[in-house]
Amino acid sequence: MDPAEFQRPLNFCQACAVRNRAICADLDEGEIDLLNRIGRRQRLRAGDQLLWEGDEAVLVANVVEGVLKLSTQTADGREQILGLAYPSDFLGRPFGQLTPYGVEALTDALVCVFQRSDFDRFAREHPRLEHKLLERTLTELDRTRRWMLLLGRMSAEQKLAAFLIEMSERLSPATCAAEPGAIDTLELPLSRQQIADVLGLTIETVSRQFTRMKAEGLIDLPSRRDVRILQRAALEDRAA
Amino acid sequence: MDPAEFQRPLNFCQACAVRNRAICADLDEGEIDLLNRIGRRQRLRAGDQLLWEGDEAVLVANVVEGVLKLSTQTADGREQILGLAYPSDFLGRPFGQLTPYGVEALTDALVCVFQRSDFDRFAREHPRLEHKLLERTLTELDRTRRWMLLLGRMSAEQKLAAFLIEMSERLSPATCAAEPGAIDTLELPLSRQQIADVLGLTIETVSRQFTRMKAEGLIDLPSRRDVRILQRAALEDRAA
DNA sequence: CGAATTGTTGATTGAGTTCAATGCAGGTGG
DNA sequence: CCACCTGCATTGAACTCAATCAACAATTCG
Repeated sequence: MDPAEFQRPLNFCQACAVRNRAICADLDEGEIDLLNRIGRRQRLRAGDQLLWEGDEAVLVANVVEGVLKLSTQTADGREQILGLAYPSDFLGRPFGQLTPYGVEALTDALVCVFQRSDFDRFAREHPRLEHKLLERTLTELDRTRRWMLLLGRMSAEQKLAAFLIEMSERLSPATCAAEPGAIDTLELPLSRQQIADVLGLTIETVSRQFTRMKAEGLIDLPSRRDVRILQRAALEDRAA
Repeated sequence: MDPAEFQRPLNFCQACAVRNRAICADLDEGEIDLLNRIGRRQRLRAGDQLLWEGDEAVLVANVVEGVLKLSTQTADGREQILGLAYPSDFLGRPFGQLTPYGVEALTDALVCVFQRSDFDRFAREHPRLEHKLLERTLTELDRTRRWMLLLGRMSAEQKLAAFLIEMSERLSPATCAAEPGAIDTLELPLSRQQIADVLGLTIETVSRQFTRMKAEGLIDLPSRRDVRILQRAALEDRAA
């Protein structure tokens, strides 16, 4: 890995792509400086593991670029992906002993990492940060609960349609936060197997649904990882 | 309803059954007094609705006694229960505009209700409360994510076994928090239909699984709402 | 007691899994 | 440059578990 990645510029927060959306958004200059001192940036390659399920929770992190997956194993070794993390999302378990799920980079990624002990202390001393983290956690809980509905009640077709819609929304110009502009051409950061693990399906079912949606003209599949949404409204209907 | 339920004793927090476990646990006397002033206790009958999905979020609450369900509807009208709330659990969506799910009492219940605006203000002025709420929300997020695994990957048998194990743990002497002592005789606060909605199954499948577990000697069913766990270890194996 | 609600049981169906074969792209080395 | 491998993805066929449809039993309630 390039050793330059580990150098610490005077204050990397200032140029941070997620500066206005992540939990550090409300901090003032002095606080940012302090936070900057206890954190470091780390670049991850697709496939790199950042946190291991069950490990002692020593790290927390903020996603700056890229997409990561949170996952856990079933007793029989299959994987269930618990969620995906996009830029400005928070990773890890503050104020807890154990990391409750594994975190792995799906694409090349850039994260802002803290020792949990440092972060916990900082958070307790800076209520504005803690408040942001609370808001984010509440939002994430809502999102996760809505996803339960998907897993518990939806058909394979509905699951994949919903997945594609969500992807197109969260993958849109990674930079912008405000406008929820969805894009129609997307490069999936997940393999078929990983999509299956997100949706609680098998790879074969995912593949068949892709094929069917393509045959029906809802989407086009220029290559394995590329999807073009041709009829968004119709796709949204299927996701109902 | 008994009007005595609405009287406000000088400080009902002092005698509160969940005083040491709920988010108010770390507050000092003065803070408790203030909180006491903005909240009120409300008794609910089984079946009463406390919050409606999609409504403006005007209330938040703490569960003191009883079991409530959080739920949402699918487009085609079926219900998915997103989670259950037990004593000391927190309900509602602080710092948010909309209530993201409905809340209904499954048993008679006692809750401690706040206007969201009052609560939000109080929370922002009292970081210790906000911290407790954050810890609780993080724990709830972890629990919810583990439940996703259940919905996404488990068979009907595994789902029901896991449900019974969890119930027996969370229903145990509602008073105690520390010791995780599970009980072997429980009165279910849910109908068959509601269990089905929690587990993402149909009522028939739930019924069949109950019958089978009874036939296999894992449990006994003295009545519709009563379950006696006869072989906990074996039941836990099924929940794997 | 009869009506209504809730739960159980049986028969059938079907969506999604499993097992198995084939296709396809990106390397690697002869 | 092409043959060959390897890992992912697609397609097909058989099977399975849970959903659905339907009848019936048990409780609850007026």
